[in-house]
Amino acid sequence: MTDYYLKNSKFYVAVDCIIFGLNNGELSILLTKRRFEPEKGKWSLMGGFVGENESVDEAAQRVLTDLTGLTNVYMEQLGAFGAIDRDPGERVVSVAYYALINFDELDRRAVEEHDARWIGINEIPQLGFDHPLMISKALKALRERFTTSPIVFNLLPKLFTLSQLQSLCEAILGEEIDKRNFRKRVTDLKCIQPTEFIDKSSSKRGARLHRFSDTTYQLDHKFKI
Amino acid sequence: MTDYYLKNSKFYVAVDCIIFGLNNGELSILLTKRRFEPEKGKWSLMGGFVGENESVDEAAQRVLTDLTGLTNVYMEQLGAFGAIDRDPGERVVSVAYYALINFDELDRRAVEEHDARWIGINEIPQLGFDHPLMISKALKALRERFTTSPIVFNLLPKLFTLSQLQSLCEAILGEEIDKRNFRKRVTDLKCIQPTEFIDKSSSKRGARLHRFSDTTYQLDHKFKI
DNA sequence: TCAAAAGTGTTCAGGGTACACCCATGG
DNA sequence: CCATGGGTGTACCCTGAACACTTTTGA
Repeated sequence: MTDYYLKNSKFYVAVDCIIFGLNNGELSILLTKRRFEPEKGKWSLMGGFVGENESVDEAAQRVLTDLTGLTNVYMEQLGAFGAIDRDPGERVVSVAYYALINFDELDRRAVEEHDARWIGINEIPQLGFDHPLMISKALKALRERFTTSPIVFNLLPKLFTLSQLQSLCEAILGEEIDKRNFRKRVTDLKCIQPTEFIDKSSSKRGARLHRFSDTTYQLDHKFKI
Repeated sequence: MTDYYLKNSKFYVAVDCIIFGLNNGELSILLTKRRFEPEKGKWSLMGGFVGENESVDEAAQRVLTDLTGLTNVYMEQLGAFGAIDRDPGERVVSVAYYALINFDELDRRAVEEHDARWIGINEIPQLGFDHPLMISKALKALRERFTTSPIVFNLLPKLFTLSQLQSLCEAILGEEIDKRNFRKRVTDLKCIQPTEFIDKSSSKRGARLHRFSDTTYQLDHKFKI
Protein backbone atom coordinates (compact mmCIF):
# COMPACT_ATOMS: atom_id res chain seq x y z
CA MET A 1 0.00 0.00 0.00
CA THR A 2 2.72 2.48 0.85
CA ASP A 3 4.37 1.57 -2.42
CA TYR A 4 1.47 3.15 -4.21
CA TYR A 5 2.55 6.52 -2.90
CA LEU A 6 6.28 6.13 -2.49
CA LYS A 7 7.22 6.15 -6.13
CA ASN A 8 5.75 9.63 -6.48
CA SER A 9 7.12 13.07 -5.75
CA LYS A 10 6.13 15.50 -3.07
CA PHE A 11 5.76 19.23 -3.45
CA TYR A 12 5.54 22.33 -1.37
CA VAL A 13 1.96 23.49 -1.33
CA ALA A 14 1.29 27.17 -0.72
CA VAL A 15 -1.72 29.42 -0.46
CA ASP A 16 -1.99 32.97 -1.78
CA CYS A 17 -4.70 35.40 -0.76
CA ILE A 18 -6.17 38.15 -2.86
CA ILE A 19 -7.67 40.33 -0.14
CA PHE A 20 -10.16 42.92 -1.33
CA GLY A 21 -11.13 45.90 0.76
CA LEU A 22 -12.59 49.37 0.38
CA ASN A 23 -9.86 51.85 1.23
CA ASN A 24 -11.33 55.36 1.32
CA GLY A 25 -14.01 54.30 -1.08
CA GLU A 26 -11.53 52.77 -3.48
CA LEU A 27 -11.56 49.04 -4.20
CA SER A 28 -8.12 47.86 -3.21
CA ILE A 29 -6.12 44.76 -2.51
CA LEU A 30 -3.68 44.17 0.26
CA LEU A 31 -0.10 43.65 -0.92
CA THR A 32 3.08 43.14 1.03
CA LYS A 33 6.67 43.85 0.29
CA ARG A 34 8.48 40.53 0.39
CA ARG A 35 11.14 40.29 3.07
CA PHE A 36 12.61 37.01 1.83
CA GLU A 37 14.08 35.59 -1.30
CA PRO A 38 12.90 34.75 -3.83
CA GLU A 39 11.51 37.99 -5.21
CA LYS A 40 12.71 39.85 -2.10
CA GLY A 41 11.71 43.50 -2.13
CA LYS A 42 9.01 43.01 -4.72
CA TRP A 43 5.37 43.55 -3.99
CA SER A 44 3.43 40.34 -3.73
CA LEU A 45 0.24 38.77 -2.51
CA MET A 46 0.16 37.53 1.03
CA GLY A 47 0.86 33.84 1.09
CA GLY A 48 2.20 30.99 3.12
CA PHE A 49 2.91 27.32 3.05
CA VAL A 50 0.39 24.65 3.93
CA GLY A 51 1.31 22.72 7.07
CA GLU A 52 0.81 19.06 7.78
CA ASN A 53 -1.86 19.60 10.39
CA GLU A 54 -4.17 21.87 8.48
CA SER A 55 -6.27 21.62 5.37
CA VAL A 56 -5.47 23.88 2.45
CA ASP A 57 -8.54 25.96 3.28
CA GLU A 58 -7.40 26.29 6.87
CA ALA A 59 -3.97 27.43 5.74
CA ALA A 60 -5.57 30.21 3.74
CA GLN A 61 -7.66 31.23 6.74
CA ARG A 62 -4.55 31.25 8.90
CA VAL A 63 -2.64 33.47 6.49
CA LEU A 64 -5.57 35.85 6.27
CA THR A 65 -6.07 36.04 10.02
CA ASP A 66 -2.38 36.52 10.60
CA LEU A 67 -2.34 39.53 8.30
CA THR A 68 -5.65 41.16 9.13
CA GLY A 69 -6.64 39.97 12.60
CA LEU A 70 -9.99 38.94 11.14
CA THR A 71 -11.78 35.62 11.38
CA ASN A 72 -15.01 34.49 9.75
CA VAL A 73 -14.16 36.28 6.57
CA TYR A 74 -15.82 35.65 3.24
CA MET A 75 -13.26 33.71 1.27
CA GLU A 76 -13.49 31.57 -1.82
CA GLN A 77 -11.04 29.37 -3.61
CA LEU A 78 -9.89 30.61 -6.99
CA GLY A 79 -8.00 27.51 -8.07
CA ALA A 80 -4.63 25.86 -8.09
CA PHE A 81 -1.64 27.29 -9.90
CA GLY A 82 0.80 24.56 -10.78
CA ALA A 83 3.20 25.67 -13.50
CA ILE A 84 6.62 24.10 -13.05
CA ASP A 85 8.54 27.35 -12.78
CA ARG A 86 5.94 29.58 -11.18
CA ASP A 87 8.20 29.96 -8.14
CA PRO A 88 11.79 30.67 -9.20
CA GLY A 89 13.19 29.14 -6.03
CA GLU A 90 11.55 25.75 -5.72
CA ARG A 91 8.70 23.77 -7.18
CA VAL A 92 5.65 25.06 -5.35
CA VAL A 93 2.02 24.43 -6.16
CA SER A 94 -0.11 27.30 -4.94
CA VAL A 95 -3.81 27.43 -4.24
CA ALA A 96 -5.20 30.95 -4.53
CA TYR A 97 -8.13 32.37 -2.59
CA TYR A 98 -9.88 35.66 -2.68
CA ALA A 99 -11.34 37.30 0.38
CA LEU A 100 -13.66 40.26 0.91
CA ILE A 101 -13.09 42.11 4.14
CA ASN A 102 -14.69 44.93 5.99
CA PHE A 103 -12.07 47.64 6.10
CA ASP A 104 -13.32 49.07 9.39
CA GLU A 105 -12.80 45.88 11.36
CA LEU A 106 -9.26 45.43 10.13
CA ASP A 107 -6.38 45.21 12.61
CA ARG A 108 -4.18 47.98 11.20
CA ARG A 109 -1.28 47.14 13.43
CA ALA A 110 -1.13 43.56 12.10
CA VAL A 111 -1.14 44.97 8.59
CA GLU A 112 1.72 47.35 9.32
CA GLU A 113 3.77 44.65 10.98
CA HIS A 114 3.70 42.73 7.72
CA ASP A 115 4.79 45.67 5.59
CA ALA A 116 1.45 45.44 3.88
CA ARG A 117 -0.34 48.20 2.03
CA TRP A 118 -3.70 48.75 0.40
CA ILE A 119 -3.31 49.42 -3.27
CA GLY A 120 -6.15 50.42 -5.58
CA ILE A 121 -6.95 47.84 -8.20
CA ASN A 122 -6.08 50.30 -10.92
CA GLU A 123 -2.68 51.10 -9.44
CA ILE A 124 -1.19 47.67 -8.95
CA PRO A 125 2.58 47.63 -9.36
CA GLN A 126 4.67 44.94 -10.97
CA LEU A 127 4.33 41.78 -8.95
CA GLY A 128 6.44 38.66 -8.66
CA PHE A 129 5.54 35.03 -9.40
CA ASP A 130 2.24 34.44 -11.20
CA HIS A 131 0.46 36.88 -8.91
CA PRO A 132 -0.74 39.17 -11.71
CA LEU A 133 -2.55 36.20 -13.21
CA MET A 134 -4.10 35.35 -9.85
CA ILE A 135 -5.31 38.90 -9.38
CA SER A 136 -6.89 39.12 -12.80
CA LYS A 137 -8.66 35.82 -12.20
CA ALA A 138 -9.84 37.03 -8.81
CA LEU A 139 -11.26 40.20 -10.32
CA LYS A 140 -13.00 38.20 -13.00
CA ALA A 141 -14.49 35.84 -10.41
CA LEU A 142 -15.59 38.76 -8.23
CA ARG A 143 -17.21 40.50 -11.21
CA GLU A 144 -19.09 37.39 -12.20
CA ARG A 145 -20.29 36.54 -8.74
CA PHE A 146 -21.28 39.80 -7.12
CA THR A 147 -24.28 40.58 -9.33
CA THR A 148 -26.09 37.40 -8.39
CA SER A 149 -24.83 36.69 -4.89
CA PRO A 150 -24.90 39.12 -1.98
CA ILE A 151 -21.18 39.20 -1.33
CA VAL A 152 -20.41 42.91 -1.74
CA PHE A 153 -21.75 43.57 1.72
CA ASN A 154 -18.66 41.91 3.11
CA LEU A 155 -16.76 44.93 1.81
CA LEU A 156 -19.06 47.53 3.38
CA PRO A 157 -19.73 48.60 6.93
CA LYS A 158 -22.91 47.18 8.45
CA LEU A 159 -24.70 50.43 7.66
CA PHE A 160 -24.11 51.96 4.25
CA THR A 161 -25.68 54.47 1.92
CA LEU A 162 -26.99 53.55 -1.49
CA SER A 163 -24.38 55.83 -3.01
CA GLN A 164 -21.63 53.88 -1.29
CA LEU A 165 -23.10 50.63 -2.54
CA GLN A 166 -23.39 51.95 -6.05
CA SER A 167 -19.88 53.30 -6.28
CA LEU A 168 -18.56 50.00 -4.95
CA CYS A 169 -20.47 48.11 -7.63
CA GLU A 170 -19.13 50.51 -10.22
CA ALA A 171 -15.58 49.95 -9.02
CA ILE A 172 -15.99 46.18 -9.27
CA LEU A 173 -17.59 46.35 -12.69
CA GLY A 174 -15.22 49.00 -13.97
CA GLU A 175 -18.09 50.95 -15.48
CA GLU A 176 -20.78 53.40 -14.45
CA ILE A 177 -24.31 52.39 -13.51
CA ASP A 178 -27.44 54.47 -14.01
CA LYS A 179 -28.43 55.83 -10.63
CA ARG A 180 -32.20 55.50 -10.94
CA ASN A 181 -32.12 52.00 -12.38
CA PHE A 182 -29.68 50.93 -9.70
CA ARG A 183 -31.77 52.31 -6.87
CA LYS A 184 -34.90 50.75 -8.30
CA ARG A 185 -33.29 47.32 -8.39
CA VAL A 186 -31.82 47.71 -4.93
CA THR A 187 -34.90 49.06 -3.19
CA ASP A 188 -36.98 46.27 -4.75
CA LEU A 189 -34.81 43.74 -2.93
CA LYS A 190 -36.30 42.80 0.41
CA CYS A 191 -32.90 41.93 1.84
CA ILE A 192 -31.62 45.51 1.50
CA GLN A 193 -33.44 47.52 4.12
CA PRO A 194 -33.53 51.21 4.99
CA THR A 195 -32.77 52.08 8.60
CA GLU A 196 -33.74 55.06 10.70
CA PHE A 197 -30.23 56.49 10.49
CA ILE A 198 -28.90 59.23 8.28
CA ASP A 199 -25.29 59.65 7.32
CA LYS A 200 -24.24 63.27 7.03
CA SER A 201 -20.54 62.73 6.47
CA SER A 202 -20.63 62.81 2.71
CA SER A 203 -23.28 65.39 1.93
CA LYS A 204 -25.05 68.33 3.49
CA ARG A 205 -28.44 66.89 2.93
CA GLY A 206 -27.55 63.51 4.39
CA ALA A 207 -28.15 60.03 3.00
CA ARG A 208 -30.20 57.26 4.46
CA LEU A 209 -28.23 54.33 5.82
CA HIS A 210 -29.25 50.85 4.73
CA ARG A 211 -28.33 47.41 5.92
CA PHE A 212 -28.21 43.95 4.38
CA SER A 213 -30.43 41.42 6.12
CA ASP A 214 -29.05 37.95 5.67
CA THR A 215 -32.03 36.35 7.35
CA THR A 216 -34.33 37.98 4.82
CA TYR A 217 -32.04 36.85 2.03
CA GLN A 218 -32.21 33.26 3.28
CA LEU A 219 -35.99 33.27 2.75
CA ASP A 220 -35.89 33.24 -1.03
CA HIS A 221 -32.21 33.40 -1.99
CA LYS A 222 -33.06 35.90 -4.65
CA PHE A 223 -30.57 38.59 -5.41
CA LYS A 224 -29.80 40.58 -8.52
CA ILE A 225 -27.97 43.87 -8.66
CA MET B 1 17.12 31.31 0.58
CA THR B 2 16.72 27.55 0.81
CA ASP B 3 15.88 28.01 4.46
CA TYR B 4 12.74 29.79 3.41
CA TYR B 5 11.43 26.54 1.98
CA LEU B 6 13.12 23.90 4.11
CA LYS B 7 11.17 24.47 7.27
CA ASN B 8 7.98 23.57 5.43
CA SER B 9 6.32 20.26 4.56
CA LYS B 10 5.88 18.63 1.21
CA PHE B 11 2.81 16.82 -0.02
CA TYR B 12 1.76 14.43 -2.70
CA VAL B 13 -0.17 16.35 -5.31
CA ALA B 14 -2.69 14.45 -7.42
CA VAL B 15 -5.12 15.23 -10.20
CA ASP B 16 -8.58 13.76 -10.63
CA CYS B 17 -10.57 13.97 -13.83
CA ILE B 18 -14.32 14.13 -14.18
CA ILE B 19 -14.71 13.02 -17.77
CA PHE B 20 -18.09 13.71 -19.31
CA GLY B 21 -19.30 11.94 -22.43
CA LEU B 22 -22.52 11.09 -24.21
CA ASN B 23 -22.97 7.32 -24.01
CA ASN B 24 -25.93 6.31 -26.17
CA GLY B 25 -27.43 9.73 -25.72
CA GLU B 26 -27.02 9.64 -21.96
CA LEU B 27 -24.74 12.11 -20.20
CA SER B 28 -22.22 9.94 -18.40
CA ILE B 29 -18.91 10.09 -16.66
CA LEU B 30 -16.03 7.70 -16.91
CA LEU B 31 -15.29 5.79 -13.71
CA THR B 32 -12.74 3.11 -12.99
CA LYS B 33 -12.61 0.33 -10.50
CA ARG B 34 -9.58 0.93 -8.34
CA ARG B 35 -6.94 -1.76 -8.54
CA PHE B 36 -4.84 -0.47 -5.65
CA GLU B 37 -5.27 0.36 -2.04
CA PRO B 38 -6.56 2.59 -0.63
CA GLU B 39 -10.22 2.18 -1.61
CA LYS B 40 -9.30 -0.86 -3.74
CA GLY B 41 -12.29 -2.32 -5.56
CA LYS B 42 -14.34 0.84 -5.21
CA TRP B 43 -15.42 2.92 -8.15
CA SER B 44 -13.50 6.15 -8.43
CA LEU B 45 -12.58 8.99 -10.71
CA MET B 46 -9.54 8.56 -12.88
CA GLY B 47 -6.60 10.20 -11.24
CA GLY B 48 -2.86 10.22 -10.91
CA PHE B 49 0.00 11.91 -9.18
CA VAL B 50 1.71 15.00 -10.43
CA GLY B 51 5.33 14.41 -11.45
CA GLU B 52 8.29 16.69 -11.02
CA ASN B 53 8.65 17.45 -14.69
CA GLU B 54 5.12 18.43 -15.52
CA SER B 55 2.77 21.18 -14.49
CA VAL B 56 -0.43 20.25 -12.69
CA ASP B 57 -2.39 20.98 -15.86
CA GLU B 58 -0.08 18.72 -17.83
CA ALA B 59 -0.55 15.93 -15.33
CA ALA B 60 -4.30 16.15 -15.82
CA GLN B 61 -3.85 16.03 -19.60
CA ARG B 62 -1.60 13.02 -19.23
CA VAL B 63 -4.10 11.13 -17.11
CA LEU B 64 -6.87 11.94 -19.54
CA THR B 65 -4.88 10.91 -22.60
CA ASP B 66 -3.75 7.73 -20.92
CA LEU B 67 -7.33 6.70 -20.27
CA THR B 68 -9.04 7.86 -23.45
CA GLY B 69 -6.36 8.11 -26.12
CA LEU B 70 -7.52 11.67 -26.78
CA THR B 71 -5.48 14.85 -26.92
CA ASN B 72 -6.67 18.44 -27.35
CA VAL B 73 -9.66 17.84 -25.16
CA TYR B 74 -11.72 20.58 -23.58
CA MET B 75 -10.73 20.53 -19.94
CA GLU B 76 -11.11 23.00 -17.15
CA GLN B 77 -9.85 23.14 -13.62
CA LEU B 78 -12.45 22.73 -10.93
CA GLY B 79 -10.27 23.54 -7.95
CA ALA B 80 -8.04 22.07 -5.31
CA PHE B 81 -9.28 19.65 -2.67
CA GLY B 82 -7.10 19.80 0.38
CA ALA B 83 -8.81 18.30 3.40
CA ILE B 84 -6.35 16.58 5.70
CA ASP B 85 -7.97 13.17 5.57
CA ARG B 86 -9.40 13.20 2.09
CA ASP B 87 -7.13 10.30 1.18
CA PRO B 88 -7.20 7.64 3.90
CA GLY B 89 -3.71 6.40 3.00
CA GLU B 90 -1.56 9.51 2.93
CA ARG B 91 -1.87 13.27 2.91
CA VAL B 92 -2.64 14.10 -0.72
CA VAL B 93 -3.79 17.41 -2.14
CA SER B 94 -5.78 16.83 -5.28
CA VAL B 95 -6.61 19.22 -8.10
CA ALA B 96 -9.76 18.26 -9.94
CA TYR B 97 -10.52 18.90 -13.60
CA TYR B 98 -13.53 18.25 -15.72
CA ALA B 99 -13.31 17.29 -19.36
CA LEU B 100 -15.86 17.07 -22.16
CA ILE B 101 -15.06 14.45 -24.74
CA ASN B 102 -16.50 13.32 -28.01
CA PHE B 103 -17.59 9.77 -27.41
CA ASP B 104 -17.02 8.70 -30.99
CA GLU B 105 -13.33 9.55 -31.00
CA LEU B 106 -12.66 7.66 -27.81
CA ASP B 107 -10.11 4.83 -27.75
CA ARG B 108 -12.32 2.08 -26.34
CA ARG B 109 -9.44 -0.31 -25.86
CA ALA B 110 -7.59 2.14 -23.61
CA VAL B 111 -10.76 2.52 -21.58
CA GLU B 112 -11.19 -1.24 -21.16
CA GLU B 113 -7.59 -1.70 -20.18
CA HIS B 114 -8.19 0.61 -17.24
CA ASP B 115 -11.30 -1.21 -16.05
CA ALA B 116 -13.19 1.97 -16.79
CA ARG B 117 -16.89 2.27 -17.51
CA TRP B 118 -19.31 4.96 -18.58
CA ILE B 119 -21.93 5.54 -15.96
CA GLY B 120 -24.93 7.79 -16.38
CA ILE B 121 -24.88 10.83 -14.12
CA ASN B 122 -28.07 9.66 -12.47
CA GLU B 123 -26.71 6.20 -11.73
CA ILE B 124 -23.45 6.97 -10.02
CA PRO B 125 -22.51 4.37 -7.41
CA GLN B 126 -20.89 5.01 -4.05
CA LEU B 127 -17.45 6.43 -4.63
CA GLY B 128 -14.34 6.62 -2.50
CA PHE B 129 -12.44 9.69 -1.28
CA ASP B 130 -14.12 13.06 -1.81
CA HIS B 131 -15.04 12.12 -5.36
CA PRO B 132 -18.79 12.61 -4.86
CA LEU B 133 -18.09 16.20 -3.90
CA MET B 134 -15.89 16.69 -6.95
CA ILE B 135 -18.57 15.30 -9.24
CA SER B 136 -21.29 17.50 -7.84
CA LYS B 137 -19.05 20.54 -8.22
CA ALA B 138 -18.25 19.53 -11.78
CA LEU B 139 -21.91 19.19 -12.66
CA LYS B 140 -22.61 22.57 -11.13
CA ALA B 141 -19.78 24.16 -13.09
CA LEU B 142 -20.92 22.50 -16.30
CA ARG B 143 -24.49 23.69 -15.77
CA GLU B 144 -23.40 27.24 -15.14
CA ARG B 145 -21.03 27.42 -18.06
CA PHE B 146 -22.73 25.67 -20.94
CA THR B 147 -25.56 28.16 -21.46
CA THR B 148 -23.22 31.05 -22.17
CA SER B 149 -20.19 29.33 -23.64
CA PRO B 150 -20.22 26.95 -26.59
CA ILE B 151 -18.74 23.96 -24.83
CA VAL B 152 -21.48 21.35 -25.30
CA PHE B 153 -20.26 20.74 -28.84
CA ASN B 154 -17.27 18.99 -27.36
CA LEU B 155 -19.66 16.26 -26.30
CA LEU B 156 -21.33 15.86 -29.68
CA PRO B 157 -20.15 14.50 -33.01
CA LYS B 158 -19.19 17.14 -35.56
CA LEU B 159 -22.59 16.80 -37.19
CA PHE B 160 -25.58 16.63 -34.91
CA THR B 161 -29.34 17.11 -35.05
CA LEU B 162 -31.11 19.79 -33.09
CA SER B 163 -32.93 17.07 -31.18
CA GLN B 164 -29.61 15.60 -30.07
CA LEU B 165 -28.43 19.02 -28.98
CA GLN B 166 -31.63 19.67 -27.10
CA SER B 167 -31.69 16.39 -25.24
CA LEU B 168 -28.06 16.91 -24.27
CA CYS B 169 -28.87 20.35 -22.89
CA GLU B 170 -31.80 18.86 -21.02
CA ALA B 171 -29.59 16.17 -19.53
CA ILE B 172 -27.10 18.77 -18.32
CA LEU B 173 -29.81 21.03 -16.91
CA GLY B 174 -31.79 18.18 -15.45
CA GLU B 175 -35.02 19.66 -16.78
CA GLU B 176 -37.00 19.84 -19.99
CA ILE B 177 -36.76 22.68 -22.48
CA ASP B 178 -39.55 23.91 -24.75
CA LYS B 179 -38.80 22.66 -28.25
CA ARG B 180 -39.89 25.70 -30.22
CA ASN B 181 -38.17 28.19 -27.97
CA PHE B 182 -35.01 26.13 -28.01
CA ARG B 183 -34.94 25.87 -31.77
CA LYS B 184 -35.64 29.56 -32.13
CA ARG B 185 -32.67 30.44 -29.93
CA VAL B 186 -30.41 27.96 -31.64
CA THR B 187 -31.27 28.81 -35.22
CA ASP B 188 -30.83 32.49 -34.45
CA LEU B 189 -27.20 31.79 -33.55
CA LYS B 190 -24.94 32.28 -36.52
CA CYS B 191 -22.40 29.81 -35.17
CA ILE B 192 -24.83 26.87 -35.36
CA GLN B 193 -25.26 26.12 -39.02
CA PRO B 194 -27.46 23.70 -40.95
CA THR B 195 -25.67 21.39 -43.35
CA GLU B 196 -26.89 19.62 -46.46
CA PHE B 197 -26.97 16.29 -44.62
CA ILE B 198 -29.93 14.45 -43.16
CA ASP B 199 -29.72 11.90 -40.40
CA LYS B 200 -32.24 9.10 -40.78
CA SER B 201 -31.07 6.92 -37.93
CA SER B 202 -33.44 8.23 -35.34
CA SER B 203 -36.63 8.90 -37.28
CA LYS B 204 -38.36 7.94 -40.47
CA ARG B 205 -38.64 11.47 -41.67
CA GLY B 206 -35.00 12.27 -41.02
CA ALA B 207 -33.49 15.24 -39.22
CA ARG B 208 -31.19 17.89 -40.57
CA LEU B 209 -27.63 17.70 -39.33
CA HIS B 210 -26.06 20.88 -38.01
CA ARG B 211 -22.54 21.83 -37.12
CA PHE B 212 -20.91 24.33 -34.80
CA SER B 213 -18.68 26.84 -36.55
CA ASP B 214 -15.99 28.04 -34.21
CA THR B 215 -14.68 30.59 -36.71
CA THR B 216 -18.13 32.16 -36.85
CA TYR B 217 -18.30 32.12 -33.07
CA GLN B 218 -14.97 33.94 -32.86
CA LEU B 219 -16.45 36.87 -34.81
CA ASP B 220 -18.69 38.10 -32.04
CA HIS B 221 -18.27 35.65 -29.14
CA LYS B 222 -21.99 35.71 -28.63
CA PHE B 223 -23.67 32.56 -27.44
CA LYS B 224 -26.77 31.90 -25.41
CA ILE B 225 -28.69 28.67 -25.28
C1' DT C 1 -27.58 81.85 -2.34
C1' DC C 2 -25.09 78.36 -4.11
C1' DA C 3 -22.59 74.11 -4.33
C1' DA C 4 -22.92 69.20 -3.71
C1' DA C 5 -24.87 65.00 -3.12
C1' DA C 6 -29.62 62.64 -2.37
C1' DG C 7 -33.57 61.22 -4.08
C1' DT C 8 -37.35 60.14 -7.42
C1' DG C 9 -40.90 57.71 -12.42
C1' DT C 10 -41.99 56.90 -16.92
C1' DT C 11 -41.52 55.22 -21.40
C1' DC C 12 -40.04 51.95 -24.77
C1' DA C 13 -37.95 48.03 -26.97
C1' DG C 14 -36.42 43.49 -26.96
C1' DG C 15 -36.11 39.01 -25.00
C1' DG C 16 -38.18 35.20 -22.66
C1' DT C 17 -42.10 32.19 -22.08
C1' DA C 18 -46.21 29.76 -22.99
C1' DC C 19 -48.54 27.21 -26.18
C1' DA C 20 -50.57 23.16 -30.51
C1' DC C 21 -50.56 21.52 -34.83
C1' DC C 22 -48.89 19.67 -39.51
C1' DC C 23 -45.07 17.06 -42.03
C1' DA C 24 -42.48 13.28 -43.95
C1' DT C 25 -41.49 8.60 -44.12
C1' DG C 26 -40.51 3.57 -43.11
C1' DG C 27 -42.62 -0.28 -41.75
C1' DC D 1 -52.28 3.88 -42.92
C1' DC D 2 -50.29 4.79 -38.86
C1' DA D 3 -46.72 5.49 -35.52
C1' DT D 4 -42.72 8.21 -34.75
C1' DG D 5 -39.91 11.89 -34.32
C1' DG D 6 -39.12 16.53 -37.13
C1' DG D 7 -40.34 20.88 -37.82
C1' DT D 8 -42.82 25.50 -37.41
C1' DG D 9 -45.18 31.00 -35.45
C1' DT D 10 -47.62 34.08 -32.44
C1' DA D 11 -49.19 36.69 -28.49
C1' DC D 12 -48.13 38.39 -24.09
C1' DC D 13 -45.44 39.82 -20.27
C1' DC D 14 -41.81 41.37 -17.97
C1' DT D 15 -37.29 42.89 -17.48
C1' DG D 16 -33.64 46.07 -18.68
C1' DA D 17 -32.24 50.60 -20.55
C1' DA D 18 -32.57 55.36 -21.42
C1' DC D 19 -33.40 59.63 -19.55
C1' DA D 20 -33.63 65.03 -16.11
C1' DC D 21 -35.19 67.48 -12.57
C1' DT D 22 -36.24 68.66 -7.50
C1' DT D 23 -34.76 68.53 -2.59
C1' DT D 24 -31.99 69.50 1.36
C1' DT D 25 -28.72 71.96 3.91
C1' DG D 26 -24.05 73.51 5.44
C1' DA D 27 -20.95 76.84 4.34
